[in-house]
Amino acid sequence: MKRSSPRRPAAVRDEGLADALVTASFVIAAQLSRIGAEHGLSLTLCRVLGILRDRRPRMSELADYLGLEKQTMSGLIARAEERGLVARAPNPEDRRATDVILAPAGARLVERMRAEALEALAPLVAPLDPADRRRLQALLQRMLAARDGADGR
Amino acid sequence: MKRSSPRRPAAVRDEGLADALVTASFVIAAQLSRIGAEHGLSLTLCRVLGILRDRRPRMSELADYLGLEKQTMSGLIARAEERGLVARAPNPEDRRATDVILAPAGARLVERMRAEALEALAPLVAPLDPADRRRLQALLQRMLAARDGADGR
DNA sequence: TATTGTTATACTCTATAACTATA
DNA sequence: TATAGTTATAGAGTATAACAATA
Repeated sequence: MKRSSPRRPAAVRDEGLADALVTASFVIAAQLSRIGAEHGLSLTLCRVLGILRDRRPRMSELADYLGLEKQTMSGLIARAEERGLVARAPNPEDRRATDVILAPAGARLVERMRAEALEALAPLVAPLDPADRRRLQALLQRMLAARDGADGR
Repeated sequence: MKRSSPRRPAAVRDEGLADALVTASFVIAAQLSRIGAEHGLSLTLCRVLGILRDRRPRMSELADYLGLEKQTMSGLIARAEERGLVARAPNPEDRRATDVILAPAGARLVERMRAEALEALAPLVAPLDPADRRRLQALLQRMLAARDGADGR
C-alpha cells in the first residue's frame, strides 16, 4: 500500500537533485585541486589567486570570502608572498588594514591555471549539446543568484 | 565590429558555464564542509562515511575513490576508528587486505549529516520551480554519467 | 573599546619513504 | 617480485589564544 504523503519537507523531495549537485561538486573540485597541486597550490590558494584576479581585498575580506579565520589567512598569504605569488600593500584608507594583490608571477600562474581549468572541465560538459549547456548555465546562475552574497570563487 | 570566430577550442566557448559550475561547486562544498565541521569531521571523512553507507571497501579502494595515498587513508581510518565511527575488518578473500565498515555511531552520524545536507541545500534550489529542478537534475546526471568511473561521493 | 592583523601553539590532513605480511 | 597496509617523519592548512597597532 502506498503511504499517504502529507506535506513532506522540501528537503526530502529533492534527494536526487541534491546527490547530483554534491557529486558534481566533488568532481569539479577534484579537477581544480589536481590542477592546483600540479603547480604546488592548495585549492584554497587557487581560490585566493582567483579572487585577486579582479579584486584588491584586505586580509579580513579574503578570510570572510573563504570562510577562514584571519590568522589562517595571515599564514596562507605569508607563504604565498614568500613564493612571490602575492604581495601585501598598506590600505590607503585604514592604516590597520593590509590589502592583498597579485604579484606578476601570481598573475601569470592564475591565468595559466584558469586555461587549464577550462580545458579540464570541457570533457565534463562534452555530453551536453550547446543548447543544453546554455540551459545548464542558466539554471545554475539562477540558483546561485539568489544566495546570501558570498560568491564562492 | 564583431570578431570572426573561426574554430575556437571548446574550452574557451564555455567560460560562463565553467564559472557557474565552479562557483556552484564551492558553494555546495562549503555547506558540506560546515556540516561536517559541526560534527568534528573533515570533508574527506564525511565522504568516507558516505561511501561506507552502502559499500564495504578495502583501504586501497577507499584511497582510490578519494584520490589519496594509502598511508593517508590509514591515518584517517585510524583516527575515525578511535572515535568509534568506523571499524576495520579482515577481508575474507585476501589476508593482506582490510575492509572498512561503519560502526553504529558512524552509521547514525552519517544519516544525521545526510539529513542536514538535504536541508542545507534546499534553500539553494529554492529559486527553481519543480520542473526546473527536474531539468537541472537531468542535465547534471547526463554530465556525470559520461565520466571515467569515479563517483565523486 | 572595537577592529585589523600578526605571532605562538597545537592538531588534522596529506605526502614521501621505509617497513611487514601476504600473494 | 608485486601488492596491501602500517609506521615514521615532515610540511601545509586550520583553529584557539594572546598580542600590537590603529580606529
